[in-house]
Amino acid sequence: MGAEGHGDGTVGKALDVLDMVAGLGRAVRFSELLAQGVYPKATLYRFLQTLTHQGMLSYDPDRGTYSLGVRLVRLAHAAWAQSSLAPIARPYLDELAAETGETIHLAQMDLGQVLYVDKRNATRPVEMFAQAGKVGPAYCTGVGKAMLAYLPDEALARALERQSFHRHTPQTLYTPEALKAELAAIRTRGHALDREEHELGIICCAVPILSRSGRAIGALSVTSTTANTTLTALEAKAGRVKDIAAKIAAEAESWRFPEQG
Amino acid sequence: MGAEGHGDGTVGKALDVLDMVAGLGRAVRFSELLAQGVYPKATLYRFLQTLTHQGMLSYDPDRGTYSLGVRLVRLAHAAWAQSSLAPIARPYLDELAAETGETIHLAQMDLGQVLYVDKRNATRPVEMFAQAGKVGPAYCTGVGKAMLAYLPDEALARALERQSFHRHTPQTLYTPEALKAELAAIRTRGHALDREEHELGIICCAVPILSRSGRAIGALSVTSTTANTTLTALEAKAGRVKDIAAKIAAEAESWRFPEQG
DNA sequence: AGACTAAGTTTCACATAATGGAACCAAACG
DNA sequence: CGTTTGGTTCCATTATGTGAAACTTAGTCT
Repeated sequence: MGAEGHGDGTVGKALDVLDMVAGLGRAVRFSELLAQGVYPKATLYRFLQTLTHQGMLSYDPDRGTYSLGVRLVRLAHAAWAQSSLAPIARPYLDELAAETGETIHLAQMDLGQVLYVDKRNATRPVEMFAQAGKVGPAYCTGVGKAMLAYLPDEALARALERQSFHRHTPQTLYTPEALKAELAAIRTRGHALDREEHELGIICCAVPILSRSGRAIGALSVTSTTANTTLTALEAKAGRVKDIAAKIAAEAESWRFPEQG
Repeated sequence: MGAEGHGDGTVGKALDVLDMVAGLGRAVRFSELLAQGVYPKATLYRFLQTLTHQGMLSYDPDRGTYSLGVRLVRLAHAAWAQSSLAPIARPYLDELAAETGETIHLAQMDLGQVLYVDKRNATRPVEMFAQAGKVGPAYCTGVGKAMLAYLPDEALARALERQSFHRHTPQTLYTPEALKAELAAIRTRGHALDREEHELGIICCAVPILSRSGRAIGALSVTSTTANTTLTALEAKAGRVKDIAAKIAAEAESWRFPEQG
């Protein structure tokens, strides 16, 4: 994770500072940020002032540390409420969770990455990577592959370039070629499988949520562990998941321009 | 909710545009934003370009609309994970939720407003205002009052100025004086009650999470409805809630500077 | 077709706002 | 009581942002 957005103007730089704070993952001192050597003292200082004043950062005067601010959380809440899929899908996720008793994920794709938009925990919850609001890789997750498989050609090309292809587990498909073959298989099958490709012991069956024009606007998955079930058993639920994905798609489609309150 | 951050430089203005998009609460066209008359065409255009390029907005070329982007969500997720209380409190919220079967809220205070940081639904869930990530008023919610009551004097003064004092229900305390009296009562009692002051039928018992120095760093509440229980019954749980709040406080306190991964 | 309109994009002379080296201040240290 | 470390302010220089206006589509009407 090297040099960031650095490029367009003042705003880009300011956002870069936000990322630095986020990246350190805890309240940070001025000097720690300065030590990154990205911006000169005065410049960095001014950014921190502005961002704090704007509520994007919050400053703890007792400790002299900066952390991410609430305005960010408020904005993200709005983002969630507005990412058409999430509110529509909510009742369907509940339904699917109740029916299967497994972990359910709803994800969307952005810039070649997977964003987990909503989640239901299994009746017996399992610790795993995905959380609502978290961003993850596309090439080695069920939801990611399901969406990649239905991306238009040039969008797919761009997305593939952005994959880091780290070999998380022995099962990870870590070359563009292997992945492309898999995507073709997914298209004929209609659903994607994750055979412990991201985390050992975690398997899933994912289905794309397709717009009328055939673009993937999201994906839905049922996830479990090798300790609890088998891939074949999970795959048996694919039909049901597809039905629900279709319902969500239909509702999303008919929802183009909701009136404002 | 009037004119925003408008004031510090380019960054402030750009963030203002983000708020405009968030405020409309759906994917918006360029012209809609332009119609707000805040920025001239070319200026607005440039901001949208920059923000999109930075991943704070995402642009749908098919419809020509902008909506909030993933980078925002990623940042907000980091904000949540880093706002020390949330991750620490998680297991305790689970515990309290299982024990009481009622709705549990964890909130923090910011700029006189309450931010719901985490939540557990009641075994029989009830629709209500609060959601994790949502911001609400302080003067008429249990968690809000619990935190106000333990604010240092000048911080309280600043917070009070920021209250809108809308009379949501007949029980709402809608004057600073009434509220101050209530805060004194809360301090002697050690917990706050919400007697349907924000939403009719919704009652709650809230407890502040206090730092060693006595500042409120958050609040914890058990919420229910008049249909399900009485205020007295809820209040009976106050002791238990206080214990858990104390545990969270202790853990937060000992957690000052976690090493980075 | 061709004239008209609305929505979005690009240009460019101009002024404002960002820049960062250096000076300054305040604690903490020895 | 000099010195270092961490943070804040100044200010001349110049890069950056600004926004009216010109331009380009893409629709719509006759």
